[in-house]
Amino acid sequence: MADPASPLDALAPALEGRWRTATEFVEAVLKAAILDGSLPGGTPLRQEELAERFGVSRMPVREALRQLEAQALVDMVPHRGAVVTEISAADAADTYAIRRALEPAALRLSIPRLTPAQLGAAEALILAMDSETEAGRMGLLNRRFHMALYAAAGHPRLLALTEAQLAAFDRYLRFHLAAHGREHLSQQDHRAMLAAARAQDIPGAVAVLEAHLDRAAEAIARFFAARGG
Amino acid sequence: MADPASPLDALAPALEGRWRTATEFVEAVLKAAILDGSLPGGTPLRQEELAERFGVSRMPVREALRQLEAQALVDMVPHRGAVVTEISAADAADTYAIRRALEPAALRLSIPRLTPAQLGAAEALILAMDSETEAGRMGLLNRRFHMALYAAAGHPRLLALTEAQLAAFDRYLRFHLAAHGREHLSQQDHRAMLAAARAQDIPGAVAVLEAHLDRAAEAIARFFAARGG
DNA sequence: TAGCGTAAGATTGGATCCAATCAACGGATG
DNA sequence: CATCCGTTGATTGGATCCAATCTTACGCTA
Repeated sequence: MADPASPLDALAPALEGRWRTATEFVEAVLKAAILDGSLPGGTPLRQEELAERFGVSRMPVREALRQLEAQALVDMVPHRGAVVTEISAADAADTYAIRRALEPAALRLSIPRLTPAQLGAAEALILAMDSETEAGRMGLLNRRFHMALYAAAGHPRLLALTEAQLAAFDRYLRFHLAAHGREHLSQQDHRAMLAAARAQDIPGAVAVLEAHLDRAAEAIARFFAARGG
Repeated sequence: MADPASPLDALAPALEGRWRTATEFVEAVLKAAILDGSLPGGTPLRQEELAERFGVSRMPVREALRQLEAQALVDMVPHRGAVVTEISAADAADTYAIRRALEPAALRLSIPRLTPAQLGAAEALILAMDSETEAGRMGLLNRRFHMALYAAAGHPRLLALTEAQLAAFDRYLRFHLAAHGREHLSQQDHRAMLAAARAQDIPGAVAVLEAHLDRAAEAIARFFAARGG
């Protein structure tokens, strides 16, 4: 409570889930805070401060930071500590390149095996996004919609990687939503992808997805160009 | 020293490098042992046993295990411990699907920016592979050759992911080399990829790479089919 | 005899303490 | 006045200890 406006004040563990270990708890809260922008890039993460704030010792904090480092959400330097990874035009392009490689592959594998129930779940997520206004939850719904389309791909490692990259992109999606309206989230693309998946039209769905990703990447690039970053 | 033939006996930290922290040391040795097959899938990794063997306390071991879990090399279950990830036909196909998505993307980005020095380094690695006989070093050279071709891609996150997947594939490459001779490592493909890269022939290089990966995946699939796995 | 509940041991998760390293500051020296 | 160097405080890495949880084995009961 010393410094009045620490970014860590935003750490409100209002997440209702239950965790099996303190490490999982710390990791989940920190991850959510980084992805939704509460903890901006460059924020130093002192172990003792986090431990006090979470009501645990430094050890679960250390392990959580290691996990986040592996997800490229924090940078750790030995004996110097952890810092929230900076976002930049270059990093956005990097994340985009990975998504652009992984998601079409996942979609191709998934479409032939998607069940009506899974397609219905995807449609429900589109409808939920229509009436969602808050940026953080919008990112979550967007993530879940994409993953719903890939859910039948099998290949759990591929899906886990895809989900991680999708989550990383949320940090940019937030800017995207702030700059333009949430219209630009391209609900049309989402509906088109769903329709193509329903029709078992793999090339069509992949084409929409790639265009969807390209547009998102361009929007982020324009944002950084206008911002001088 | 109790049980005579523990798989952990293979942990010979003969790696000459220097590490800044004990955690890095433990992680590097364990990772090498898992990738080269010294620690087969399913091997339980007891923290205390590893700590004693490395001459450190349990804490660096715990952090190293977390890092390896993030790389999908060990599975951790709360209060139950860590186990070396099992290999299987399904997991091989999973890793292959990721490589098949990431590597063509990396190659496409890299070729236009490859320098003569980088191309020369790749060629040197091909020659080194011609005269290498030991399986472990062969895997390392193969990894370094592929990464040499992608080195100019920029996008450090994409490259890091690609390298991690390439390393994961080494666990299968080992079987591959044992079953067939090392001829089947397709040095022809390597030379063709290098030639195409030199000629700035992106579609040609990507086509060779994709066929190269497809053949490797088929070989692994055949191996597992013959083995009943 | 099969099944369930309980108790003991083993193993991991978490807390606390100590050591090593880094950054900042201040004084001496050219 | 700038630079180098030693000292001090802050912070992380590592070791040790305690608590929580899981597994296994044993005994009781139906």
